[in-house]
This record gives sequence, structure tokens and C-alpha cells, in this order.
Amino acid sequence: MIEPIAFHEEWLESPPHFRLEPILGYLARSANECLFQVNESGSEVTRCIPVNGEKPIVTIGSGTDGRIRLSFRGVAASRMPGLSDSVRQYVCDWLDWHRDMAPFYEMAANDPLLRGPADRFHGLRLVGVPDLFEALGWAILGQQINLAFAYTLKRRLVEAYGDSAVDERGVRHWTFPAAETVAALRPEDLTAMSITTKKAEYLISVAGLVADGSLTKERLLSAGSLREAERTLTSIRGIGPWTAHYVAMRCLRFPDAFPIQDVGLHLAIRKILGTEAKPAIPEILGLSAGWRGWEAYATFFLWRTLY
DNA sequence: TTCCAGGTTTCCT
DNA sequence: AGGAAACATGGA
Repeated sequence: MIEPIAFHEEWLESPPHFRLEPILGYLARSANECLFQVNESGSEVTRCIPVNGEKPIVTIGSGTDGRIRLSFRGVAASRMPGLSDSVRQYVCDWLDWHRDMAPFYEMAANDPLLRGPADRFHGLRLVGVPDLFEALGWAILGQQINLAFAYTLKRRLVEAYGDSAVDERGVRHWTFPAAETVAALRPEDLTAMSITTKKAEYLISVAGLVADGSLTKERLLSAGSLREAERTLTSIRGIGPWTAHYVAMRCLRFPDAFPIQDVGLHLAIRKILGTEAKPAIPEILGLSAGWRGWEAYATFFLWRTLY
């Protein structure tokens, strides 16, 4: 006898300065994204969120009254209890739901670089990558290659070694490969999909650190300071300052994380200033002086202007 | 074909 | 400490 598949739905009040539209716009930036899917009308996003040993397929959309609709399916009814709390927790982390954004908008209103983006993308949140290995893996994959190619590499990795769940319409929803899985690979397994030799080594060794528990989110957060987390991360081969700050920003959620070497950031600044050349680091330090404590958000809003 | 991309390591002075 | 060079592959 087949157990009934449950469907769960709930509605959440949007916090102040939270709008799904600019968030979905960001999530839809690559048609090659393989870990979640924004629907054609851009009104909702769907992804598999592995929690409590289950693989619910979760959809986040907005109602006409501004409330946010959270629904999930694909889980046996008997396994549902307790799941909605975990799913909601993941979604809140993913979308930085609880951030008090008022100070950011106050600051941005008087900032020459942020004024425009903060207005144009009002309600945008710093979309996170809650899983540490996913954040590290995505950052390493994206080092020094264009974003389009990075998405292609991620898709190859995910579809080869990730887990997945199939919904009632037969659509497969992927999750990022487990650290344990990647830790057990040989470099050739990854170079075969055009991941460079070095990155293959980095990915496998970082996966090993995560898999054996020596590198955890809790440990990186426990020291409390961005500087400590950065030092721990950059001591690992394959993780430089950009990757450390990228992970601090999108996974550890340090608000002052600041991947200042990021090419995307440079391109966004150049675009807003209308200059010919990309800004030099000392110039960016000057331009960002007023962002103190909001560097991660400032970076994210500037990225958003590129897509 | 050339340039460059959400860098990091290694090797120089 | 600071800077150049090597790496390595595809997208536009």
C-alpha cells in the first residue's frame, strides 16, 4: 500500500523592507541554475530542501496581499510532523528574512553608489547559501571564470554527484553533492567535466575537511569575528581572501564581509560611475567608507545591478 | 582570434 | 612585503 503524499501550505507576513520580486529577479539571473527554479512568470521559486532526512520540494511565492506563500510536497504524510519548522528555518536563513534592513536603507539613501540600486531593488535580501559545503564549492567553482561557465560546471557536478527528488509531475529537483561524496572522488572525476586540476584538488580536500567535521559553520561562527573566520578559511589551500569573504557573506552571514577584489563588484561600480576603467582597490575603499557594517549588503545590491 | 572572467598559488626581487 | 607569472577553460 502506498502511503499518501502530503501537501503543506502556510502563509507568512512579510517583514518590513522585504519584497519577493527583486529576490526572484536575482534568483532568475541564470537559466542554467540547477538548484532551484523560478517559474516562467517570475512569481515563485521552487527547490528541494533536504531537512530532517527528508527531501521536501518547497515553493515560495507571494500572495496578492503581500504575504508570502510557503508550500511543500513530496513527503510521506507520516513524515510531515516537525518538517515545516525546519523548512521555514531554512527559507528564513536563505532569504535573510529576519534582517532589520532599516539602517541599511538609511545609509544607502545618502550613498552615491547605493542610492540608485537601493531604490530600484527595494526589498531585495542577501540571498544566502545556507549549506557550508555548497557555499565553499560554489565559490571555488566560480574562481576566475565567467559566471555562465561557473553555472555549467555546477550543473555538471550536481547532476553527476548530487541528490535529487522527483515531484508529482516528474520534474527532478537537485541538491548540491554531499561533502562526503565529493571527498571520496579522484581529481580525474572532476577534471573530466572541465573543472581544472587545481580546483578539483581544492574541492576534494575542502570536501574532506567538511566531511570529517573539522570545518563546520558552527566552528567558523564560534570565534565571533569575521577576521577569525577569514583567517581559518584562508589557511586552507584553495581558499583565498575572495572565497573567504564570499562564504562569510553568503553562508556565515557576516554583514561586514566584503569581497573587495570581486570583479562583479568592480564592474558594477564602473557601470554606476560611468568610468572607463574598473576602480582600483584604494578607490573602492574610499567609496565604501560609509558602508561600515553593511558591506555584504552593499556588495549584493551592486551585484544585482548587473543582471 | 583576442580578451577576460564573481582568484589562488607560487615564485621572484 | 609586494608584484609578476602560471594556471586553465569557455563565453562573447
